[in-house]
Amino acid sequence: MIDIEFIRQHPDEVREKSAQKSYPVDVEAILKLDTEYRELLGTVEALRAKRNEIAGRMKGGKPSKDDINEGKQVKVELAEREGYLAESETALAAQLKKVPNMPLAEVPVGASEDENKVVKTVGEPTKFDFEPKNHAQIGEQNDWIDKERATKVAGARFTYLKGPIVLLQFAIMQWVMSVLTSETTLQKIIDDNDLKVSAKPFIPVIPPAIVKTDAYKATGRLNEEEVTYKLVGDEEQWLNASAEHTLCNIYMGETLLADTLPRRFIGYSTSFRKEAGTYGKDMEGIIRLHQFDKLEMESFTTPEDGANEHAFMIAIQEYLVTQLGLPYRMLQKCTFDIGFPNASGWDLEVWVPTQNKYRETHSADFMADFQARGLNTRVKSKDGKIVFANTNDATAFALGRIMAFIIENYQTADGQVRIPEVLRQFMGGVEQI
RNA sequence: GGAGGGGUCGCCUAGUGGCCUAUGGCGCCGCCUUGGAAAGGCGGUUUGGGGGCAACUCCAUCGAGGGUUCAAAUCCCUCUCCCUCCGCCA
Repeated sequence: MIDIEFIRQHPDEVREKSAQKSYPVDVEAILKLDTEYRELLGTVEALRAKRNEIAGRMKGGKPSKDDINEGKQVKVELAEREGYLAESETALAAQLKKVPNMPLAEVPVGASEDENKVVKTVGEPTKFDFEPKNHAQIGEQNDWIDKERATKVAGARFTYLKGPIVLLQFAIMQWVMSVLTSETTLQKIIDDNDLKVSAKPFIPVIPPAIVKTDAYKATGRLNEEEVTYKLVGDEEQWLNASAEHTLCNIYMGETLLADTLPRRFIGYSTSFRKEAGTYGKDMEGIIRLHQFDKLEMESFTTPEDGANEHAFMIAIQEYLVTQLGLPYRMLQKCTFDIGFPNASGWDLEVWVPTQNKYRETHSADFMADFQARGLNTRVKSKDGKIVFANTNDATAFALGRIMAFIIENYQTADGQVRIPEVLRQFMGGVEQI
């Protein structure tokens, strides 16, 4: 959520930047509601003061009939005004929720994803001296990916992953955990990228896979139509669509002491998505499924450290993809594409030989204090000042998707797959599957 | 699933309708005292919001939300979390 005070101070900026993000906002209507709300609040508070005064008069001694009658009158009037106040507050809150986060100044202005800025391209598209197969073909012929039987059992867009590909997934998970929990490795990434952040390690987390409605709504990520599965027969619980959705709200309603920050988590969760509106897209293989496993970074910082933390997460993503030896490019997303709660967003795309293009594998989202305001996650500094925290989240790996692209880039002429160097120690030294 | 007991301002705690603008202790901050400290003394110490240039002032806040009442930490209802016991269980 955005700060109403910010809208009062910068109405033009809010109007302009919201439009740039393709979430047009009626700023005048909000300010009018805000004025009305504060007027009503004044009335209600005056009545409450009167109620308190009358009750105060009756302390100790015997209540007088006049006082009781006056109190009754106030009670009736107060009930009526409080009703109006509640309506006004609801209306204002509903409008405020429609205001997106303001993009940082450096975010390119753009009206479609075509205007995302390619920051750099690293490595050459993988070359083969044979006709490469796509990961679905390789997966099927090696019996690593069984979609037909999964469809029979669970429905479309589910798979059985079997054999070496499962060991590969666990190897990636082990490797990522080893990187993110190592202060030495993190310090190296920080030094190599000239960043100004602490090297405090990430804490591995297995979060709940189910989220209550309140906690989900507070993240701003609940999307019933297109993404989030509701549990059958239960109005109040949803299936997690990303570890982020159960990590960003971990400190909901809490105030953290500044000297305990940053708090960094690397979460592992099976994630569930409806994928509505994607019919026909990416139907082959394991690029887009209703269920997939994901490693997700989440971090809570002070407002001062938020933007640096964002840069750090992007650097970690780049490190991970580089270590896997995959060709990639890095995008700074434009105002249209960064998403409603974002102040900034970067993507990393990996080369996919059989599609002859780069495909998104990573995104890094910086929310500034927007998400924390909705979650009421705050930071208390040494001098006692309390402000909203800054939050960052970023993909470590969507495991299905990265394995698909490892398979495609590392395939051999005889339909096998070489294992990237860094993963071998986590696969018992196996070099090829 | 069943039966009980709890949740009070960082921590512990008093508080069964008006004397609660919530008690006391610990911790923390400031001042006094001291060469400096300790001890002691005095004062302060939840959070959010409204009004005001400000001093200040008002409102809300005793797990959350409703209700009863002129008046609720206190009584009633719903929810939630924690603890103890029973049952079931990977």
